[in-house]
Amino acid sequence: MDGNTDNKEKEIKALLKGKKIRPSIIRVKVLKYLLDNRNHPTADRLFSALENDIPTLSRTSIYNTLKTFLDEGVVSEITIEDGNSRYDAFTGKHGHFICEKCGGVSDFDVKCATCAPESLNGYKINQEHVYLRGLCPNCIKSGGDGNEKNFRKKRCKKSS
Amino acid sequence: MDGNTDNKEKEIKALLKGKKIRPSIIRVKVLKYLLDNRNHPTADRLFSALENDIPTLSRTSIYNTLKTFLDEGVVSEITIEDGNSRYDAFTGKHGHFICEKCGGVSDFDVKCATCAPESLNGYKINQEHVYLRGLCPNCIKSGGDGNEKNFRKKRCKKSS
DNA sequence: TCCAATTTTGTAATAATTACAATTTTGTAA
DNA sequence: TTACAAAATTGTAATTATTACAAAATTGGA
Repeated sequence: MDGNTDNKEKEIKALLKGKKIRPSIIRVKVLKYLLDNRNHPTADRLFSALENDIPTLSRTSIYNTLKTFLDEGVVSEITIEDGNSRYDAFTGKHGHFICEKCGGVSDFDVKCATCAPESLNGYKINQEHVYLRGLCPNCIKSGGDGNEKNFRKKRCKKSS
Repeated sequence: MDGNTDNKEKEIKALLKGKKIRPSIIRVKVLKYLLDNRNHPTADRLFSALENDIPTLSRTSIYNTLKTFLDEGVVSEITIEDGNSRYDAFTGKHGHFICEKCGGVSDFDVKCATCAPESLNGYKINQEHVYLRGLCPNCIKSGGDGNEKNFRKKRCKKSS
């Protein structure tokens, strides 16, 4: 544990306290993972990533933590793929791309400040999500013609 | 069955044939429902809507039909809410708004032609989805202050 | 009519998420 | 420190949307 790590943990704790969330070990580690690894993990991936570090960890705790974070706006939920919610702790405006072949999700900068038109002015908008689906450069190279019709989400079997 | 209905069915059959999909009764009725009711139904809602009309209908057939339609681009899947895919047969560009209180989904016209930036030019984009979350005018009127923190998707218990 | 291909159906399996009660941990006041 | 209430964590069981699969029914063409 070097000084940098120490500093980062302090920042994370401060961030949580600012949102009136008690910075328990699990919460700090989940948020740290999300900030260190911008890979939009599912709940299960978070569990797998942290279970070595926190031997008594349960999946329910991951779900509880994420629910707390969602309620307080610490993270946002990415539903680009049905049946596999992913989580993102980065608050700057950005969109999400999913490759229909490899399933990888990446960020991109959206061109427009907002897509919401004036016609929605009776509404209160809390969140805006832009999702793109397609093929990433790697998968294009490795043979996809870009017209695969049979891509469907595959439920990700739990890894452990 | 008036002449209009007849005409519409003929159009739907032609549309399916154009996509090399045999226009079975179930397929025609599912697509007709989606075109007549722009309410972004879930698979289960489609089943409920059609089971009286097609007494032997099974949920699997709804899923099969939707998969066929998705593969051929007849419908698109809306994943604005995790765990409840919705389906849309309208192909014109539009976004989807979900009310965090009543769960209703509605269309809106997106302001921008595309949100994808030039930085994605090594990618092949097949679909673009814009999702907004918030409160609809009705729910604002009926008391929401617009800051409800505890909205979470509720799995929709099957209706029958 | 007959047959092969396609569609439909019912049942069982899968897997993400939630409900809930029991246990553990934490913060604080005495 | 000790005691206690509140909060957090855990494990198990339940829920539910979706998929897998094989059997049955239907369809279209020879």
